[in-house]
Amino acid sequence: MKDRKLKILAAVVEEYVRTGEPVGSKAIAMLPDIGVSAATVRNDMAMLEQLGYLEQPHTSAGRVPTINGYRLYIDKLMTPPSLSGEERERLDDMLESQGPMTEELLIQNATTALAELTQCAAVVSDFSPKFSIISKVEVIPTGKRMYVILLITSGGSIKNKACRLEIDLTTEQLKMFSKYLAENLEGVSVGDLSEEMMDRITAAMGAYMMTMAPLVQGICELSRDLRQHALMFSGERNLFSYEDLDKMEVVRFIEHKDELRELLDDSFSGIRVLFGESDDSFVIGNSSMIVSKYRKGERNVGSLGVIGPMRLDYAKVIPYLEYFSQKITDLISQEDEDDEEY
Amino acid sequence: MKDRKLKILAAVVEEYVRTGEPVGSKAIAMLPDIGVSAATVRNDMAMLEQLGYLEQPHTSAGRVPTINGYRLYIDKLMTPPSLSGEERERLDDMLESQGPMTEELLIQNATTALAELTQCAAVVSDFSPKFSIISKVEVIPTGKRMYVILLITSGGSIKNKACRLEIDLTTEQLKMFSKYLAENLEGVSVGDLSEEMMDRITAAMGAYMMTMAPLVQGICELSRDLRQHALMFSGERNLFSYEDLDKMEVVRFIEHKDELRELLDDSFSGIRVLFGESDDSFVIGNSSMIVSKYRKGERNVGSLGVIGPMRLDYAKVIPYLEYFSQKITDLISQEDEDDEEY
DNA sequence: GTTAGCACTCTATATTCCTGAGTGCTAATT
DNA sequence: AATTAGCACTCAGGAATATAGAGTGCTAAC
Repeated sequence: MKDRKLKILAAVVEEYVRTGEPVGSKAIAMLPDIGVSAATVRNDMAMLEQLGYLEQPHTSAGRVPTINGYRLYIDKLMTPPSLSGEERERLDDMLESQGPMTEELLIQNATTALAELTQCAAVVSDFSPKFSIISKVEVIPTGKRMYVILLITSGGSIKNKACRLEIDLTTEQLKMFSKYLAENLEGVSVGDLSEEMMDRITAAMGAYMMTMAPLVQGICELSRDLRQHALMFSGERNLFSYEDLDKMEVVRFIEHKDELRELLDDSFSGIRVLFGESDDSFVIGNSSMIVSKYRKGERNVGSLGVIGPMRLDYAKVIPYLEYFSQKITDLISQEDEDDEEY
Repeated sequence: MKDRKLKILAAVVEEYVRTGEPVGSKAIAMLPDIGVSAATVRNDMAMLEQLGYLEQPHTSAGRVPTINGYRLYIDKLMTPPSLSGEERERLDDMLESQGPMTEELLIQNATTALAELTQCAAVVSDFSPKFSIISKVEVIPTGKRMYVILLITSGGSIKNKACRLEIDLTTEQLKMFSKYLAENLEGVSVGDLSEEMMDRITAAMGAYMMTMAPLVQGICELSRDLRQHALMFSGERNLFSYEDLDKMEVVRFIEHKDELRELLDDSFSGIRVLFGESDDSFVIGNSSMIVSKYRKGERNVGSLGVIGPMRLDYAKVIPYLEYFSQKITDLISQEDEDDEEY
């Protein structure tokens, strides 16, 4: 396609993103680096409309990009600015928090920062805990027949759960059980904790099987929690300030976390942009979602996404998203190496 | 004031709550237990308007209750149904959850249930942890120079925090420190954990002061977390379905948690109803908030509230709120006694 | 291939008109 | 004195109409 037409398409997208109004031939012709008359622009626009990249809300209005128009713009036309040094520093600052940094915290910070930066909602589906390693299991008596199970992973997450037993354990029994757990679970990947493993542990309890059952059950639940993809949101409220998003649809969408999780958990790598209404399960009209993966070593372990109006400054947002994904990848992969070295 | 006028006021409130439309004299006259003509109702309504209990959106519209109208209705006129046995059972079911019940969980369940039942937002400001007792403090080594502090209260909450030290502790040191903590902190009320107490602990460390500092610091932070009023929300989304609430105001209000906390944390006992706009700090127009306290023993330890449109079925909602507050009071006070007995 | 000119289209806004629900008042009734 | 029927009056809100202006497509000239 002719170069000028593409330039005009890009200009329409950018102008529409900027103003929110359908953009007319005159506005485009006046832009500095177009250099042709409004009439010429009009001809090109008519052509672009035929090709399905633009559309008119009504006959006598300006043009608005179609989903295909946005897609072409994002894939081929836009020129995302590369982040300056200062900007990287600013972003790095936003990721940091005081105290020891766990993976969970890191990811939480990233979503908050993304939501803040883009004035959109940010979402993350994290299943990295599944690939972390159990570094410590403890059973701690806390009261009559009450015990707390403590489970710590290489990623730095600490989970606990209270259990009530039928009878109190002797110090002896507790020590044995702890030792057994330590030997059998520490060093094991969370993803490898299976039902059968638990069954084996239960079986190994022998005569104490019934007594210990709630504890084993508790460990089961903790590990299930860890294996489950955590879905975290930030900045949902930002979505309510966009006039062109339907509030009810937004609310409904945020509620159906399962659908969202499915959307995020595919095997696609790199940046992907979904548009509301085009895709079955992403149902907020006039909205779009940009998704990027982060990895742990070579493996995809989570998705980071930004949800906003379709009328979004993709050229600005995408670099942020890329930077954060890369940063998370670097940090959690590095943590991994630390652990191996340890 | 004449009995019939009050009856008419109540009818107007109920009819307006039901329909959302300003209610006219005819609609009231047609109600079964009124038994006077529309003209009479009109006269009474004019009187009620003069007294400030009703108002007209415009000359030729029906009447709408004013804030004073609602207030009078709530204080004197409405007849809240007492909950049936089945209903109590149903509510009790909603409060329960599997696994050991902590105070936190109980309160969380109550807000969720309230939001669900009333189709409003429910909020709770809980400072009961402040009055619970530390039942266990543990320091657990989890890796090179990494330690986890575990803090368990009589209320059943379990808090933990990871700390990194400058150097590793010997088993000896760890044991000593643990013992010291157990002796000095276990049995102490969370509210009594003061800065000076922490200073004393730090001082007692003697030569190890510097080494242990992060751990003491960590305990400090954990106890600060416990002392802080926790604010929990549920069902915010429900507010978005009410046409007469301004979405932006709702979002802004939900964000300013501090204001909300202040509103909830007064010393008032019993049920209180606030109206948007009348009160400075509760700023959602056309909305109201019903607040009730729950106690631990004789002491107020939290507020449970429902936020909804001013046009709310108070007679239905208030009994729910009362029931839950009482139930929470019963349960957490009882836990307390259990502990003392233990 | 590009551009100026022009008739045409169509939304958004303002203006007017109309209807009907609801009122307040007065006079009659109980 | 309280209640009620009757009636003129008010006013929001919807329908109908007029107006303005932004933007288009097309044609003819460059």
